[in-house]
Amino acid sequence: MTEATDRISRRQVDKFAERRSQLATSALRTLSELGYARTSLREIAQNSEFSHGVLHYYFRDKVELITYCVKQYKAECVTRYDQIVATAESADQLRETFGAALTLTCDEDGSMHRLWYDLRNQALFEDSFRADVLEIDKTLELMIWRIVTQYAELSGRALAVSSSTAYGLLDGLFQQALFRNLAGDETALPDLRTGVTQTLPKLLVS
Amino acid sequence: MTEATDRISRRQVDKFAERRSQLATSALRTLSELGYARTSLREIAQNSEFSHGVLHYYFRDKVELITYCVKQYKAECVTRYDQIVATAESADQLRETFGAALTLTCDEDGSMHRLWYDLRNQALFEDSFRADVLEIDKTLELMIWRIVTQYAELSGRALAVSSSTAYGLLDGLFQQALFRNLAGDETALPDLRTGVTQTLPKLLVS
DNA sequence: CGGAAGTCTTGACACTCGTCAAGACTTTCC
DNA sequence: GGAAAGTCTTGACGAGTGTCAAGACTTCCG
Repeated sequence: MTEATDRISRRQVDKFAERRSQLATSALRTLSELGYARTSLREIAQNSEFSHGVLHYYFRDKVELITYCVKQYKAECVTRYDQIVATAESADQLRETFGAALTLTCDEDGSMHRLWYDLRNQALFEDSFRADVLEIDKTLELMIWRIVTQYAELSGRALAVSSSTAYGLLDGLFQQALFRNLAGDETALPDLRTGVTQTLPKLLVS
Repeated sequence: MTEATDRISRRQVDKFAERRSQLATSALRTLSELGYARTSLREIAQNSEFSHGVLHYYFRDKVELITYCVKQYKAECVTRYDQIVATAESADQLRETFGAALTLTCDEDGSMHRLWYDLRNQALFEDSFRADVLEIDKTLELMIWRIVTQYAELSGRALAVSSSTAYGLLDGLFQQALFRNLAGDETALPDLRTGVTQTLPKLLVS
């Protein structure tokens, strides 16, 4: 292969990947609005600037499209949660910042979060997504673990629970707040904040 | 009032209700195996001893069928969770019994539990189920609250968290265990047990 | 320019879905 | 027994689905 064709093919690959990502972003927007069960390929295409046929030009089938979306979503998740990890100098400050950030993203990015829970639930019934969902879930658990360990370190105390327990507890609070906030319960967000504030110290040994 | 509901109201109520319940049970079985997204009325009928047309004789439309199923499921939920409330005489005994029961139902009734989370998630996208789901969720929260208050009383200590926080925390642990257990993670159930055992005391004031 | 490769649209296909009407079968009751 | 009411099946409908092939349009490069 000559140098020229190599450059060309590389450029085409880049453009190809770029469009894939673009279509996945459109798909994510549609998915977060309608949910997995009610989102069709035509609906996704209609919310993009392309026709429905192009989806099969860039993705083999629906499963590959959704899987690609989930993986792209994961990257977005990581950045969002990583912003939560503040450069706190005291345990109390970290606790407050973390609680506030969780509450904020629960409110602002609610649609994306509910999509995540929707897809994680699909993995309970469909094998296709399970591996990717497990991987994302592990990433989120590690993210929580980083915050919790930092909190413990700043507190000068040891942790009393495992990584998975800490994640399960906090994720439960978050999911509950997400649901109730979407349902119009105005106490959901304050409850999330106080819940997180109360829970973090309980993860440490007394 | 539609023609269908008019016809329905003229029927012999008891037998009619009985068959409705029977069809709902079939539907619940199918739903718990396939999930909401992939369950069709024809599939439900095929897993019962009737044809698909009968569903529209007993239910106005799909939404009414699913709603009825959810409500029937709720009753099942209550009984299952109420069995968990042991006649414990000590805090430690209650804690152990509760953890063991949660672990057991997580393993044995996994399909039904994942259906519950599936439907609760649907309520995040579809208004139709939201009211019923909220009602069931409140029932579950109260059930957890009963156990937690009993635990606090037996411990002779006051509770440090609200009802919703306690429910959110424990539900998070349970949901995580359900997911990982279904995915084949053999540490899921032991982790759930130790997680519950560790968490309960932390709900009390120190 | 002109062919080639890449990109996108259009329209069709086979299928499944929820819904419902027509009628057959069963039970009830006089 | 027989009419009436209740119950269930069958078959069809229109709409929507994922998929894909044929071709039009665009970009690239000798």
